[in-house]
Amino acid sequence: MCYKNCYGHRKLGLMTAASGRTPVGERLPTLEDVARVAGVSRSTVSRVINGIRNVDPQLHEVVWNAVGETGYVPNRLARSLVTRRTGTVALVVSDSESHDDDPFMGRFFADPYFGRVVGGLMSVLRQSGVQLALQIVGTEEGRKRLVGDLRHGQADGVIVLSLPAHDPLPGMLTDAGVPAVMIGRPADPVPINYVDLANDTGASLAADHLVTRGCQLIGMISGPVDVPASTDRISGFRRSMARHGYGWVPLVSGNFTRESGEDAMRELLAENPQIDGVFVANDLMALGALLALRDAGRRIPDDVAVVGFDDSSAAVAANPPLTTVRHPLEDMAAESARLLLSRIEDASMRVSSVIYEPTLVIRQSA
Amino acid sequence: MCYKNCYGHRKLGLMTAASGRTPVGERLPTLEDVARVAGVSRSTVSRVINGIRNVDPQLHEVVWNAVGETGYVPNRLARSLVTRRTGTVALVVSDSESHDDDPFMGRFFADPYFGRVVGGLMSVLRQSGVQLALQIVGTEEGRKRLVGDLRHGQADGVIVLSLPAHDPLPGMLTDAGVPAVMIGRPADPVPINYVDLANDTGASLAADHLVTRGCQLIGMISGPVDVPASTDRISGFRRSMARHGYGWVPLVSGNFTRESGEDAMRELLAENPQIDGVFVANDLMALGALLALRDAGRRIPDDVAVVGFDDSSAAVAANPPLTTVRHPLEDMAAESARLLLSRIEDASMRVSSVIYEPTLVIRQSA
DNA sequence: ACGTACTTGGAGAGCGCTCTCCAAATCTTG
DNA sequence: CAAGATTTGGAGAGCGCTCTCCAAGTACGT
Repeated sequence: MCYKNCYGHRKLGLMTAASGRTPVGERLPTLEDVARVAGVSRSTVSRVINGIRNVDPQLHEVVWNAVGETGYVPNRLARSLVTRRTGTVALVVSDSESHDDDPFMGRFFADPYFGRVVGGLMSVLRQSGVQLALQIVGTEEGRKRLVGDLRHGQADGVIVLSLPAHDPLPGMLTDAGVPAVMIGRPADPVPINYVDLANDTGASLAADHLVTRGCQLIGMISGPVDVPASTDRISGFRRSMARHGYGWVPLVSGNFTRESGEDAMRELLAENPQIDGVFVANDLMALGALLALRDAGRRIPDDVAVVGFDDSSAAVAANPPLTTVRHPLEDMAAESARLLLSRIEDASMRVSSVIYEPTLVIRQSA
Repeated sequence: MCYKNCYGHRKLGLMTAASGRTPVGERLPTLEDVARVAGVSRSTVSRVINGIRNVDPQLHEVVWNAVGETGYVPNRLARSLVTRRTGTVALVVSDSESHDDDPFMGRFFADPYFGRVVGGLMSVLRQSGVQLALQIVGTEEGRKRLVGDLRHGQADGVIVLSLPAHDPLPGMLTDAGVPAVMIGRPADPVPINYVDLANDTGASLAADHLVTRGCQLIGMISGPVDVPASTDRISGFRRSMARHGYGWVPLVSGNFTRESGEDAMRELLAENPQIDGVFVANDLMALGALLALRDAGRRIPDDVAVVGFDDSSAAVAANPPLTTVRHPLEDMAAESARLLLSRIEDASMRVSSVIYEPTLVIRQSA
């Protein structure tokens, strides 16, 4: 830690005395001020600002001039208090897995998954001038406060991401009547909007490819066994393999990190030395698997073929580039945002879901 | 696009009639309601809720019971309106480079840089119960609105990230007196708090290592030539190389993406076939460089040694693992958050900066 | 000319909360 | 036990905005 003694350690010529939020005595102009300058009433100014007709074009102009003159900016907080609209959508991520020094969250945010989702979300939200507020909930207490705030209109709606197995949050949100969209289906049946990938189909694609390639002993490295996205990939893979006559598939599960993929691959290799094909449930773990395989002296794809999942940027950068199942996460996130926005607009919309179809991207690892 | 016809395509048994934000007629309990139930005045309830002394312990209990009974949750919006505190910090990123279909932002969010920063920020903010609101500004108009909202207390402070060369935003923020901290120093001298890495020192480390290794012709792949983080790395590298007797360093610049690194490496290779060492200004570009070098049949590090920058997760996953300059981005982001929080607490704090020292992480690429 | 219908601007009541006053109640102390 | 010092609770004035009402003004038909 160096900060203690470096504060102010690089001096800047222009430094001025520290000033508070608002220089003393300098109050920001309010509607009232604009009204006074324009010589009309507060209501009229409000009408003009919000573009409501029924205002004499002349006054219209007078008001806008007054706005320019005073440098008036509407106070969103005050406005939200009465309109019950904040122009904010909350992105909720859960961290029940996290422990003291915050290891889980660090991992989560650094994962390309998070960035892709945020990117997709923002591509839609920014066009509507909606901002995204990041919320992390872990405890029961946290969930309660979140839902309470949400009911009060702290945010107009919420995108829910990456929940642990049987999180009560989706249910709480629907009960509270808060517009919400989940990315990835809820683990328990709950009447909530969601956008998901046909994970099972994706896994099938991988299975088909590996089998067609002529692999004889095919294993799988899965994610945690209690989250839907992961279980769907497992069941989809198993089902497809079974159809191809592979009644049994060696499986080791990791936690979606590169390290866990490496460990899992070693384990798989130790137990099944003959293995010549492996489906890894995400690219990050596949990267780890590649490392472990190389360590073990296996050539890819000649000795062992590897298929990943996600088609994240890691897939292209891998050596060899990963054959992987494309997960159109940005599109899905964008779609969730659109869905949420329309749900906010029209509260009577019925619960809906959107399922995206994955595709196989063939590169060199299989 | 499949969503048009898949809405509601998976039916859920429990679907209920869509309900608005608040079921009709069901108003959320307010302070007033709690006061009525407790048989005291609104002020007293407010005092109890906010833990102000001067309240009879008996009443204290009565009030809390009433809170429990009514299920009261304070309305943050209303509270913020009067306290001028929102419990929100804005994370501002700029996208002036972005064009129509949003390519820049997509890149930016998917970059591990963004995730690491968010992770570091949240690790501190969540402990104070502060939420992070993502804001993208591009246009002059956008900047004005942002600063306006900020002055109104839309957020208590702002973390500024990744600005293009001569963005006027830092100046606008200081002028407005909004508590702000930049991650990475401002391009123009502005009295604003910031947390930065000694980029020049980092580049020196890379230069020393490459020289010590015995490389004869050493090139550099830099980032855009107009952002401070990038120029500092260039000048630091050049300076150090000069001291070692290398008066001239072939340089090609990219834009911090893997693709651009690949292109830059090809260019460098074409112009300097003898090249046997290269410093790449970030790991993502280094990944691309590795690809290009492998394509050209060069062995790493035997034929060409490569040093990256950032020590992002990509560095470990690369083949061979990258020797790179460690950029403690999470720590820096966490520190910015702390700095901002204390600045918010104490408006009279003087402008300060914190510079972190990078270290060299030696792996196998050099 | 008058009455009716429509347009337009203003007054004012909140949204839910905090916080400053002030009065009442309680406690000191000579 | 009176007079002052101290606690404690309530009334009420906002924070800055929206939006419903209502009155005044304008246009039209008979």
